[in-house]
This record gives sequence, C-alpha cells and structure tokens, in this order.
Amino acid sequence: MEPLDRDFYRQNTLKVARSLIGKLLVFEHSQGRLAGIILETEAYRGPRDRASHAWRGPTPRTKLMFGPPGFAYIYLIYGMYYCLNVVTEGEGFPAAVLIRALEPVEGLDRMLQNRNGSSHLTDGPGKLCQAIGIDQRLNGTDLTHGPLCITAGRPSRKVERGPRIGVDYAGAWREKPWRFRETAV
DNA sequence: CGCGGGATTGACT
DNA sequence: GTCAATCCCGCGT
Repeated sequence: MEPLDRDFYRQNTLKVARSLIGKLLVFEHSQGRLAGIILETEAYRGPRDRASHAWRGPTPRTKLMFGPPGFAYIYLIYGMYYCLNVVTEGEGFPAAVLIRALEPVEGLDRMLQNRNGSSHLTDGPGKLCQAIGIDQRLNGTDLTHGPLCITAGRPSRKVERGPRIGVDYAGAWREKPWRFRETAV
C-alpha cells in the first residue's frame, strides 16, 4: 500500500485529523513491520492556538510545525515518553495532528515486548510510541517515503468529537472540539 | 473502574 | 526554577 502523499497533509488540519481515523500507521523496523489502525487524533492548529506548542512562535523544538506538511514531529513529554505528530498545512503556518491511539494490526508480539507485557498496548500517545518503537531519531522524518508512514487502511466508522486532553491551561482554546475518536462498538 | 500521586528531563520564563 | 499534548501503580469501590 502506498503512503499518503504530501497533498493529503497539506489540507486543513481538522480535516486531516478527521481523515486519519481508520488509516494505517506503519513502521518498517529492521526486524519487522509494526502497524496499527489510527483510532484517535487531536488537531493543533495555527499561531494563536494556546494549546499548541507553536503558539509562541518557532523555537528549535517546534520549528518542524512551521515547516512543510507530511513530516513527523516527535517530542519528549514528562521526561519519559514520546508523542507522535504529523505536520499539516502549508509552510509557515504552524499545525500538526497528534496520534493518540491505535488498534494493533501487525507485530503484536513485538509491541507486547516493547510494552513489557502490559495489556494497554496502544491506547495513549505515549504508549503507542513505546509499543511501535518510535523515539526522537524519527523526529523530522518524511512520512511520504521512509520507514514511518501512513497508508489507506480501512474505511473509517463513526467518529465522535470532543475537547482536547490535558490542555486545561489553554484558556478559551481548551474548549475547542478538536479531538477525533472512532466511536466504540 | 476511578481516583491520587510520583516519575523524570528538556524547553523556556 | 517551573511546568509539561503522559503513564503506572496502588488503593478503594
């Protein structure tokens, strides 16, 4: 399956966040392929979004969000975990989509090892990075051709929206329903 | 299952 | 020095 192309990521961030539900996130390891269907995302959009890392302007850490679409923005959080974002929209406009949850599809055994046998494999942004083996070495890699990419996956089912998680400090931006999640069966 | 608190480090005030 | 787009563990229900 071909990776999604750069024009997909160039669209409005809310549309990308919604469209990513049901797509397949793939990481080609030297030792094998790990993959999962995307179940939950959050949009971080524009220079005034207080919840976004980019709201104060570009820094060495956040400059990727200001760059061209279709690249991975990976950051360390709480000193212990990584989170994976995909950069969206045009160069100069800071925006990205955080991948928050997956449904494991390929490489279950490796994911279990990476997660030290936990039953919660990929149901959080830090957990899925640990399960798939994503760390800072992949920061800035091109998702349109590289070991890490996103492919068509399967048709998405019903999707619900809500406010973003963990952004209570963001003032009015805290309320925005920019979190997308596949409705549980 | 829900809650409360600790872990741990880099970026920025 | 402060705080963060989080997770884990232990405890109570």
